[in-house]
Amino acid sequence: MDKARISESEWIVMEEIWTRHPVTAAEVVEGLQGKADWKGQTIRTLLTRLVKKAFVRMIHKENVFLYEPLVERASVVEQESSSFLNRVFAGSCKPLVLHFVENGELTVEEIEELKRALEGIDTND
Amino acid sequence: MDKARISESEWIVMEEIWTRHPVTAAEVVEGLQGKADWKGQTIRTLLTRLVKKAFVRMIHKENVFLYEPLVERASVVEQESSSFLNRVFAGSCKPLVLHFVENGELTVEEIEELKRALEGIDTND
DNA sequence: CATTGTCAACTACAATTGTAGTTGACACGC
DNA sequence: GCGTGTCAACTACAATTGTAGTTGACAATG
Repeated sequence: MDKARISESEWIVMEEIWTRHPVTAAEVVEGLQGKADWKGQTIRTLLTRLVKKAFVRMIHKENVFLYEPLVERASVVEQESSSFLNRVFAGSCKPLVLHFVENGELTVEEIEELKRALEGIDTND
Repeated sequence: MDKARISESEWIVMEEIWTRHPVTAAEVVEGLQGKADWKGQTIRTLLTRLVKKAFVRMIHKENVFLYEPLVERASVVEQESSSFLNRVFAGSCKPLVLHFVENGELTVEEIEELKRALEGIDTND
């Protein structure tokens, strides 16, 4: 029954944890300089909430506390994406992709890559 | 300075307004039977909030109150999409599209359509 | 025209979110 | 061992969100 979501601010903190774990709170704070204009305490609060929501755990190693993700980024992205898809595109994937393809400022290389990806899809449905 | 967002529940109400406007509150309530398990008052509260946030207006016509969207669906989708993109895909469009292309259960026809869309992109960048 | 139903407007209230301040314990330097 | 800084834990508090209940005015009905 863990229905908790990662809020917008929490997400920014999660990114830091995903990319740099295991990290101390201080490292997260430092890593977010320039990315978010928050006081250290704010970031620590967000960390605590992420722990409470079980997206992150805190481990007491020697004399420091380290934060580590408890969920994989990919799995949360998956979940968020499908929630977004349902909310904004009413569960219909194609308009979403079309939207991003048309408005997404893709580079030529990215377009090529997408085409290749589309070629390669396993369409045994 | 209208920074207000459409919340998840409000979105469901907005969909009803976008597809059926102008509608009365009662019609929205009726239209949401089966889609959302809310009391009528809840839906009316959401309507009021959407009006307060200026996504919808209420017009007093003859003896009823009608609700009408004040924003186009496409423009809100645009905004929500780019916010989502920033949050979950760190502003990089390609991984998002790839994600949906790979996990999105597209039908063969949709894939073809996407390919055509990719062909047709104006890549004068 | 008194009754009753409907609905807009107002009120309610707990949970979540954004954004921190305060405190108390331990650690490090002198 | 005493001061000082750091940081986890706790507290704060307003805004937003989810989810309604209450009230008061107007409308249709008998």
